[in-house]
This record gives sequence, structure tokens and C-alpha cells, in this order.
Amino acid sequence: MIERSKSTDNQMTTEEKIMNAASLVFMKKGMDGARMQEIADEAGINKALLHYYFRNKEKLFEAVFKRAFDKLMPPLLEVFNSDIPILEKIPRFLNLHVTFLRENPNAPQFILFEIQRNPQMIMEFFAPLIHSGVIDQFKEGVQKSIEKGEIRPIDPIHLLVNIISMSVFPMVARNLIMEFAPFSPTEFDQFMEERKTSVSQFIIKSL
Amino acid sequence: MIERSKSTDNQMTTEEKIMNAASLVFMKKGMDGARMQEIADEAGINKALLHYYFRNKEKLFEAVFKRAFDKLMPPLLEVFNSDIPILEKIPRFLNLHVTFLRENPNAPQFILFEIQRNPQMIMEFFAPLIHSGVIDQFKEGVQKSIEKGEIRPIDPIHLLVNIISMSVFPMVARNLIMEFAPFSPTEFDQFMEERKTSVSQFIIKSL
DNA sequence: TCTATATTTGACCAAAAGGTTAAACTAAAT
DNA sequence: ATTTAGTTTAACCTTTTGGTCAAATATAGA
Repeated sequence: MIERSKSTDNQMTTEEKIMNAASLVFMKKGMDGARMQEIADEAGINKALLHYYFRNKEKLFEAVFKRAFDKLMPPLLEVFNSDIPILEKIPRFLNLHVTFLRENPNAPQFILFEIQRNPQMIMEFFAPLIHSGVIDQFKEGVQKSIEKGEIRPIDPIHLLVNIISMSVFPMVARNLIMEFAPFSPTEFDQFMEERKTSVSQFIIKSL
Repeated sequence: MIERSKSTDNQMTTEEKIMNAASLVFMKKGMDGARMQEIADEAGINKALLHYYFRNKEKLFEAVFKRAFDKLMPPLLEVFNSDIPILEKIPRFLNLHVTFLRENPNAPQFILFEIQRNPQMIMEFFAPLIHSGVIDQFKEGVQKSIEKGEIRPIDPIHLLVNIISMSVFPMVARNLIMEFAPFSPTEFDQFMEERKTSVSQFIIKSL
């Protein structure tokens, strides 16, 4: 009998196996669409074990969400919090972010959908980030660059939204783009790689 | 007793009431999260009536999806299919699209999520669009503009993805942006209105 | 080896949710 | 007024699904 390709590697602890399987299933199907049985199958264990390690679906989901969130945010902050000038921040951000997205293709869609499903969760996870002053720092950085004449006058929020949009959205619309372009998975991957420089140029040119 | 705010207007036919209620609930909760009972309540009718008009949840969902899709696509195509030069297409597209998005705030997220949930549906809905040659037409238009020296050399697909990203993504990340900016619903609305010109300028400047 | 603790399982359970049905109600046609 | 076709409902059924439990198995310490 042929082995199914599961998230089962014998060296992993059961808890890790569960987390990986849950991550896979939740990211693909969302909280509502995910089935505990499917997660158990994917982890190669019994369903009751899920409840042994994580009390219930909600708790398991939160653990998965938190892990995805904690993997996403640090590199993002690292760039925005640094003191390098805005024109250098942009290519650096795109590099880090596109790399992350390639390794976690379903993360953005997952986070965005769950935010809409349960907006209260935004508070819990994003509140500390919001109050850390990253945004204000970014705004100030842009303002200074404008005063120095390095870039044209532009609303910092619009600029920020533009940057995030162009790096995140293509991953969210991945399947759609692949159909329209049309791209094979490999070609799409290359497309995203190109965007590191392509989008950097695009933004810098417009400033 | 105070009347609840339902999708119930006495002049609507039952079928319309159901479609509107289903649209509301499906858009907010997605296929998996939506409950037939909730749709029935929202429409102010009995649950069995849903099955009388639409055989089952799947069929009802398809009807809702189709309606959303048919409302989204025509204006989009109208602009891209027209023969006006690319530099005029951009502001026109943004105008139409942002206006549509404001009236259907949950449509993009809804469509994107469901495409991921059931990729097969892409084919059914988007196939005719893809084979209509819109994309090739857009590519040619950009190429011509490049040759005429109207815009700098740029990969048309990257350009197209940039345009779509900057207009669609802010609506998908609506809740997030409102928290971060921070914006009230009214302010966010104004923000999107600003983007009609802001993004147009941003793109044109970069070309 | 024997005991105690942690892990894992198969069998169940109760609630939720989609779907069905037969009967009641309405409104138009004869 | 009666019939007929379309509409609406309350009650019910079945399947799915998250969750539980007692028993079995492995693991480590005395």
C-alpha cells in the first residue's frame, strides 16, 4: 500500500504534527470550512487526540492563527521600524515580504478572511501593533522625506496602502492571476520574484 | 414591538427577498459559515421556502455568486475593451471600480475566498472572460503606448496587477485599514473616494 | 519488575444544520 | 362557489460534526 502524503514526519512531536496539519487545513478551508476529522487525518492521528492537546476547535484555531501572525509580523516591523530612509525601506520591505509570502501562500487570505469573520480578533492581535506607533513613525518618515525634497508630496497612508496592496494582493488573487495571465505555478513563482524589483521601481518612479 | 431591520420590503417578491438576504449572509460569512436558518430569518420567511425556491444551499449560493459576478464584471470590461489610450483607461477604470466597490464592499473578499475554496468555479465563471481576449487586448494596448513613447517600457501583466491590486485590495483589507489609520466608516469612504485620483496620479507618474 | 503517569484509540453522544413532507393557506380561473 | 395551481408553514428526519469517555497502550521511574 502506498503511503499518503501527510504532515506526518516521525521526528515531529504529536503537538507539532497537529499544528502543521491544522495550519494546512485551516489556511485552505478557513475556520468554518475546516473539519476536525480532516485535520486528524492529515496529522495521521485520532480525532480525540486533537481535543487532548487543544481543548476544542476554537482553541486550536487560535493557536494556528497566532503562529501564522507571529511569523508574518516581525520581518514586517523590522523594516518599518528601522531608521533607514523611505526610498531604501521600500525595496527591503518587498524583498522580505514577497519571500515570506512565497513560503506561506495562504496566510494573507486566511488572516484577511478571519478578520472579517471575527473582527474582535483584530483587537487582540493587532492592538499592540497599532499602539506601538509604527504607523506614526512611518508617517513622520514620509513627511521628512517630502520636506527634504527626496520625494513628491503624497499622503503617507495612501502610499502605505499602495505598497501593501501591490505586495500582498497578488498572493490573495493567486489562482485568478494564474488563470488570466496564464501562469503555471513555477511561472507564478517567478512572477512574484520579479515583483521584488518591478514594484520597487514602480513605486520609486511614482514618488 | 420594534421591527428588526430585515431584507424585508413588502414590494419585493419572495425570490428577491431570498436573494437579497442570501447575498447579505453569504457575503459576510462565506459559503461554509452561512446558515440556511439565518438566511431565512434575514428574509423574514420560513426555512423550507428557501428549498422551495432554490433546491439546496449549493444552488442558492451559485445564484448569489452569479449575481455578484455579473454585477462586477460588465463595468470592468467596458473600460478595458474600449479603444481609448491606456493613460485615459486608468482613471476611468478606477472611477468605475471604486464606485462599484463602495456599493458592494464585501464582494471582492467573497469572490476571492470562494475561488480558493472551490477553484473549479473559476473555470465556469471566468473562462469565457479569459478566452474573450481582454487580456491580450490590454497587452497590445500597452505595447503600442510603449512603442509610441507615451509610457516607459513595462511588463503589461505587472502593470495590470498593480492597477487591480491598488483598487481592490484596500476594500479587502477594509477592517484592517480602518483600525490602523485609524478611520471611521465615513472617513474610510472618503479615503476610497480620494483614491480615485490619488491612485490614478500614482500610476501615471510611474509610467 | 512493578507502578504510576502520559499518550492514544475506538466507540459513543448530543447538538447543529441541511433537507423533506404533508398539510394549510392564498389567489386566480372556471 | 369550486377547482386548481402556486405559495407558505410547522413538524419532522437524517447526516454531519464537534466533543466526550472509558479502556488500552506505551513510557519512565522506583
